[in-house]
Amino acid sequence: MLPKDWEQLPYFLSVARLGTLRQAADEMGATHGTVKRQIEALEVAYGVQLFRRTRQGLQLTDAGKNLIPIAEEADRLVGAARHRLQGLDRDEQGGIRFSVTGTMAYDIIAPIMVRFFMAYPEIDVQIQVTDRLEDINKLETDVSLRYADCIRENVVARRLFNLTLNTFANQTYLDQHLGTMSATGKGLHWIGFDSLNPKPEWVKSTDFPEAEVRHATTDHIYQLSLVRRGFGMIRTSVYFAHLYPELVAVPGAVARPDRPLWILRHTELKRTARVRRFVDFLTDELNALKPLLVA
Amino acid sequence: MLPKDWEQLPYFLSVARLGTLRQAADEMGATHGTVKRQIEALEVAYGVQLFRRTRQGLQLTDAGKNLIPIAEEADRLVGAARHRLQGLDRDEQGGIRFSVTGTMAYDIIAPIMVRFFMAYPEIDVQIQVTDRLEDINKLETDVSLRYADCIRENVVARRLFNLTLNTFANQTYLDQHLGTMSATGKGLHWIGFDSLNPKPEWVKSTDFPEAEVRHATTDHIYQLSLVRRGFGMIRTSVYFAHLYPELVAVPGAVARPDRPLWILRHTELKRTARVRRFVDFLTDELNALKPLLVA
DNA sequence: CCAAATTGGTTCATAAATACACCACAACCA
DNA sequence: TGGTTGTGGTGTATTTATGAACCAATTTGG
Repeated sequence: MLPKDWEQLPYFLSVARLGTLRQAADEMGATHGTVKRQIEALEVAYGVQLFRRTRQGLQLTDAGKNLIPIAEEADRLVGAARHRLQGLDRDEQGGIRFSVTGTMAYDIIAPIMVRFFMAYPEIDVQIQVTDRLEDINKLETDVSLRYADCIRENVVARRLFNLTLNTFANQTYLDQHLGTMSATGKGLHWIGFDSLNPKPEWVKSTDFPEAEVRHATTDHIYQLSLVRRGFGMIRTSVYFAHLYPELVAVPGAVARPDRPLWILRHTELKRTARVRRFVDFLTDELNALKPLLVA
Repeated sequence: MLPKDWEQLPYFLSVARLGTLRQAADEMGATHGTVKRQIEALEVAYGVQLFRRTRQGLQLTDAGKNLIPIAEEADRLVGAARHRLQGLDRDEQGGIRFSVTGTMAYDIIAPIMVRFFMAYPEIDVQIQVTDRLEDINKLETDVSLRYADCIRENVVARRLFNLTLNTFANQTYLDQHLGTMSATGKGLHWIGFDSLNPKPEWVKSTDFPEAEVRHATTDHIYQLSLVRRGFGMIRTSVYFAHLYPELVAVPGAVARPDRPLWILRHTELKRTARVRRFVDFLTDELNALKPLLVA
């Protein structure tokens, strides 16, 4: 049986914000007795005291303060759901909201956007750079650029082409390590995505399954920063090797096509004219870059 | 009176995942009748049909599919709250989770981390690059580096120094626009943070209040990408001018100290030894960079 | 200095949501 | 083909949560 703290969180938020049971009860459309019981239930469920009771009201404890940011974010999300499903943000006018991953934003998309804005200065494109929460952002954006095997959501997907990946490191790193490495990569270092302990699974399916995994971050640009400074190697788009001359393909690694690139937009999108213009422009520009991305 | 869809969302998620009322009821520790009523209440509240009823179970409608990602994220948050307050992640062993903004991650932190990992290869530091959701991430991280006026949360804050900002553009842009600009910036272009319509308020408090605002993104590195390509000007740390020689201070702009830099960590942190070592290292390295950051 | 208006805490009749036992129907399988 | 097991739907007894009134205590304001 799943916990039932969902129902109690808005009561918690209301009390935390307003400071007294009665004001919170007023806001929630309930009585102060009900609010009191909800707060007590939450404290019992968590096994922590969330408020100090005083004659002046309820004051957050340290544990309660910890809960605030999470509850507020959840509140924001529930509000977004409400908003979305009631179709209130449908006719929101203004610019195009365009979501793109950090991997592509800075070196691939930025110059394209410069040209787009020169060509169409009247179209206001708002860029959202984000790797995580793709699904959510898809709801808050009009167009997004993604890099994935398949698209299953409620969107119109335009498939471009498969990116080609290879394994790169900088020359200094290779000079230091190529002599002592084994064919399976022993003596080399991957830059990791997730925690290092235990050794991640993905390493086994690479060209160097026995290389050590160093460092961990989910941010691809950050990983590149490390590699360019000679801290290890990474599997990334051949485009970055073209962009950063210090990146050299690791001998023994093979360049292979990876997942395809997609331009996504909502089915229910109204502002078709300007959005279509933008999507077409983006498609053309990316196709022009294709030789560098699949090389 | 606030809406009460909180309580119903976990029922929705359960039905969406499992496909039938009875399985969902089993998971939720309720009967299928109860689940049915919760789903109906949610549909009435939103005024949208979320599921198609069939003999084989309940199938998501398009509207229902729209709700899924938001509900799942909210679910993740509520779970995180539970986890956090019950102290289950307290003794989670392993590495240090370090959160840093994109602005500083790539060019400031990355080289520091290279040196740190050379010095302490046994300490597993996991980097989280994120600008938004600072509060939440503070709960999911052990140490974070932030750039803010004041710190009000439940953390130990170590204040470093104030960053110095100035207004920069690339030389090509300045050559093209300096001749025709006015003293108040008419004829120049800021890179925007938020939507362009109506004209943002922050422009008025800059050195060029009458400059036009072009483009919009909340991502600072992306803004820099645009400026380095001659697309406008931006107010940023003098460090970036040192890093990217193509950035030139705009004549008429003044370099001023801005908000301070903070290293934050939780009060309840246990692994004091390694965390302290990391924080000290970080402090030393950033202080060494101080001449370039406050110049 | 005392009355009015706060506060959180408590109790209990009442209202609301729940579990349970059903039903009709479809799919599956021996 | 006929039982078995699954589905969603429906009414009703029972449990549960709610709201209203009241309490003690503190603060507020004339």
